[in-house]
Amino acid sequence: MQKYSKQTRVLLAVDCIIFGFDGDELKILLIKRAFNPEKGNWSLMGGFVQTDESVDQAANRILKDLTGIEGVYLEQLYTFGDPHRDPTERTASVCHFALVDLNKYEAQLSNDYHAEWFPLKRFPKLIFDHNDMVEMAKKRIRYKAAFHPILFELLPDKFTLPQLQNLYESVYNTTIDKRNFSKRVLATGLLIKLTEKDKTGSKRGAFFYRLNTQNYYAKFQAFLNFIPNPDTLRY
Amino acid sequence: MQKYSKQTRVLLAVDCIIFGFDGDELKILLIKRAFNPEKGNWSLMGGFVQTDESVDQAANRILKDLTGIEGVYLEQLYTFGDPHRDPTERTASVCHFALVDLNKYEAQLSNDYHAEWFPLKRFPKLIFDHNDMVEMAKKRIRYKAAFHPILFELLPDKFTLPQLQNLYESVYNTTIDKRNFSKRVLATGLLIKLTEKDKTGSKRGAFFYRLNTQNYYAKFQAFLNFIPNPDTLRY
DNA sequence: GCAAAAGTGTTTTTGTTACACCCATGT
DNA sequence: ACATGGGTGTAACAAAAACACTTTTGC
Repeated sequence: MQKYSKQTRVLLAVDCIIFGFDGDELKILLIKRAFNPEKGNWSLMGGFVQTDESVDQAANRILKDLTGIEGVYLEQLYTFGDPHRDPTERTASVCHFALVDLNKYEAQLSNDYHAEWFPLKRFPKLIFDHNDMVEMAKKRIRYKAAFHPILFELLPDKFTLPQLQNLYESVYNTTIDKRNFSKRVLATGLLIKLTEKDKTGSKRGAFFYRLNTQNYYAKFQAFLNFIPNPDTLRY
Repeated sequence: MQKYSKQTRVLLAVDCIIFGFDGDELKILLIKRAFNPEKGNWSLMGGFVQTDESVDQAANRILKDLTGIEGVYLEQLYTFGDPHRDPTERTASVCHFALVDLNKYEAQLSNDYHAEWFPLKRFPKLIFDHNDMVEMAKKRIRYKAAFHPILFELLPDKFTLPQLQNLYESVYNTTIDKRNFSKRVLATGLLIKLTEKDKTGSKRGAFFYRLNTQNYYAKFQAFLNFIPNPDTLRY
């Protein structure tokens, strides 16, 4: 079959913003770019979409190749298409974000992949338009997490209510009444209380919970309330 | 500067789903494709991103070139990147959706551009993955319009509350109590009541309203409630 | 004078917020 | 025994839902 003649072909890239939570603040995973231009500068995880590979597959492959991470929450965010965003050659980038349990990967990342976690509140200048991408991803997470249970993806399988509350307080840079918070999250029916306690955070210990995966998938797309006064939130 | 060698270059397209409201139901604007493959078959408005043109600019240009429509609400939806979505040659499509006042363009469209409005509930089979695009756009609109005042973009500058309610009822395929509906929308502070009445819909006539553009832009990103029981909505 | 659509208010129910004390345990 | 963080209930308030009648006017 004949081709579309006289049209510009461009490079198609995928970039991924990987979010993690260390129990205290949100972090993003960055890597030192391995090739020119901007070799050695901090960058998001990125790569080119290969022949016979979908954008989706490319995002998962790049995540795996650059960090060893796979099977995590990954969502398409936005396509950045300024003609000069990469000075080398025209490249459109389909930006994604991922949410991972940071503790699960911490060791492997710095040893095997030379990737580093940086606090979302202070991280280096990134190559090209990657800072814009992070800004957009941050807004998207805050937007989506107000109504959908995506932040659980940042926690281990077993977690405590105080841990969960810390996470929400950190993402929204606010403090939440713990009585109201536990009522709200338990009312979603997404959590199962375990008999085991986490004794690392206090003498008394806090009960572990885990996700009810049935309900989690069933209600993922519903509008659940996770934060107070969501109507005052901007994105 | 050297290029990225050994990488696949692909065509970058933009497709636009254009939504309109005829007072009774949601419609989408389709066009008969002008070139091969699939020449003569129904298609979304689409075209290739040109050299030195951003994806954003391309979306606006394509809208203008194919329909004469400009200056309307246009939002990036999703990038479709299956390697075989266009059998001719690998093409990634950055899909957008637009919301327009259908009455403003109706005549010009069929006379000058041979585009046609089809009801969202029954429209022909489209080329490539365009049906998937429409499906996703439909979900996105329902999702977004539950909390943000985007549906006003589908109405003329002057509109009545019954017209507005028809629109919401049509988008959500439901019926809404008119007393609660008017309370909800007037409580947003987005509407200004005019002295003039629309006498076409009834003998008594219904008051026209127009948007308070100040408040519209200020509150566009806030979470406003436009529909009953949004928590039961899926997207 | 009646049919057809517009407009309006109140009560009930539900959900959200504010708020303070006791508990368990390691030291 | 005390310091530290974990856990819980209730009352006040705000928001949403349910609900029915009157108004206008062209025919």
